[in-house]
Amino acid sequence: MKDEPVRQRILAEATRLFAQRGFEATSVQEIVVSAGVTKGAMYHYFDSKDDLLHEIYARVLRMQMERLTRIADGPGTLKQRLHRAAADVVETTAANLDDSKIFFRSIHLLAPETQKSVRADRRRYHERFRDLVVEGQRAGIFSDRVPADLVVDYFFGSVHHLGTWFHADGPLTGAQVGRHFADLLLTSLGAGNVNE
Amino acid sequence: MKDEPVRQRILAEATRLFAQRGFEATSVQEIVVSAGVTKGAMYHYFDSKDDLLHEIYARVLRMQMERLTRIADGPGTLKQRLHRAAADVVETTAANLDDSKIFFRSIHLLAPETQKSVRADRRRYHERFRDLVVEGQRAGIFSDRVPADLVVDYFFGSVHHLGTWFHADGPLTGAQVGRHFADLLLTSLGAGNVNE
DNA sequence: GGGCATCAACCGACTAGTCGGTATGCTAAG
DNA sequence: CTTAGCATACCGACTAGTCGGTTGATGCCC
Repeated sequence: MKDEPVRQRILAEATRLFAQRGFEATSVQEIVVSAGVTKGAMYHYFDSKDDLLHEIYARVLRMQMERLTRIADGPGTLKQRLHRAAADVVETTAANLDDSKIFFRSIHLLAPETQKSVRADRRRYHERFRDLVVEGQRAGIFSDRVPADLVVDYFFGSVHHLGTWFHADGPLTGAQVGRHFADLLLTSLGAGNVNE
Repeated sequence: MKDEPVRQRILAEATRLFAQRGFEATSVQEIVVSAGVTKGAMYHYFDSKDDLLHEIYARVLRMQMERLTRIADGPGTLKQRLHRAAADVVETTAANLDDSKIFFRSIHLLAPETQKSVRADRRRYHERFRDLVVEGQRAGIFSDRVPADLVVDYFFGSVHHLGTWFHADGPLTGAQVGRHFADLLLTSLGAGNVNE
C-alpha cells in the first residue's frame, strides 16, 4: 500500500470514500489525509475533484468493455456467449461494488460535458450487449416478444442495483448471483437451457 | 400553483430540484427562491434539509405500499395479481420519476438513523412482493430454480433504474414498459401466459 | 362591538464554519 | 539551471441553520 504509486493510492482512497460517504459529502481534505498525501499532490495529478470522479468511471468502463468484447467475440454458441457475458458483468460488478455505487449515485454531479462523454461510453457498452440479443432474436433462438433494448435495460437495471443489496460476506457469492441472473435473462428470452 | 399550500409547494420544488441537480448540489436558498418563500418558512415546516428529503421518501413509499397491498389482497389468480402488481409499480415509478431518481441517489446522505427507518419501510415492501412469488413457487405455479428473493431483487433493480433511461416523451409509455417488464418477470418464473 | 391575548405563519439578516481551488516555496534529479 | 514532484498556507465563495421580530387571524371577555 505504501509503495503503491501516489496516483493509484489517491484513486483507491477516493473510490473507497466516495462509495462510503458519497461524492459531495467527501472533502478533498479527507481524501488526501486518507491517502497519506497533501492537497498539492492531489492537484498535481488531477485537475479537479470532478476529474477524480471521471477517472474512476473511465477505469471501470474500460475494464467492462474489454471483457464484454472478448466474450462476445470469443468461442461458443450465442446462448453460451450471452450467458457468459451476463454472468461476467454481474461478477465483476460484485467484485468492484464501490465503483458501481459511485457511478449511479454521482454521475449527475459531473459537468454536463463530462457527463455526456461518460454516458456515450456507457451506451456503447449497452449496444454491444444488445447486439447479442438482437442476433439471437433474428436467428429465432430468442423470443422477440419484448424489444431487445428493453430486455437489456431490464437486465442491466438489476446489475446496476447490486450495489444496494449485495454484500461480499452475504449468503451468495458474486459468481453465484451471476449464474442466477444470467439464467433469469436467458429464461426471460425463452431460451431455457444454455446448452441446447 | 400559487394557491397551493406553502408546505406542498416547498416539497414539490425541492423534489424537482433534487432530481435535476442532486440533493447535495441544491442549496436551501435555491429551493426557497424557487418555491417563492423564504428560509424562515421552510424551516418553519421542516426540521432540516434532511427532513425535507425524508418526507419525499416517506410520501412515495406510502403510496407504493398502499397500491401493492390493494393489488395483492385483491381479486384474481396469483399470476394475475403478480403481473398486475409488477406492471403497476413500473407505471407509478415512471409517473413519479423524480422521486425515484432522488431515492437511490441520495439515501446514503441521510443520517444513519433516518436511513435505517427508510430501509426498513423499503424492505417491508420488498417482502410483501416476494411473498407473492413464494406463494406461487410453493403452489408449483412458478419455477423455484432461482430463489424468490433474488428474483425480486432482479425485478426491482430494473424498476429502480427506470430513472436513468426512461423519458415520458420516449417511444414507450409507462404502462407499456410496465406490461413488458411484468411479462419478463412472469416468463423468467416459467409462467408464460398470465391467463393460464 | 371594542379591546386584549394568543398563536401559527412567516421574514431575512446573520453566524460560524466548510469547501474547492490556488499561489508560492522547497527539494532532489538530470 | 530546469523541471517534476510535491508541501504549506491561504482565499473567497458559499452553506445550513438560527433567532429576534412582524403580521394577521381567531377567540374571549366585558
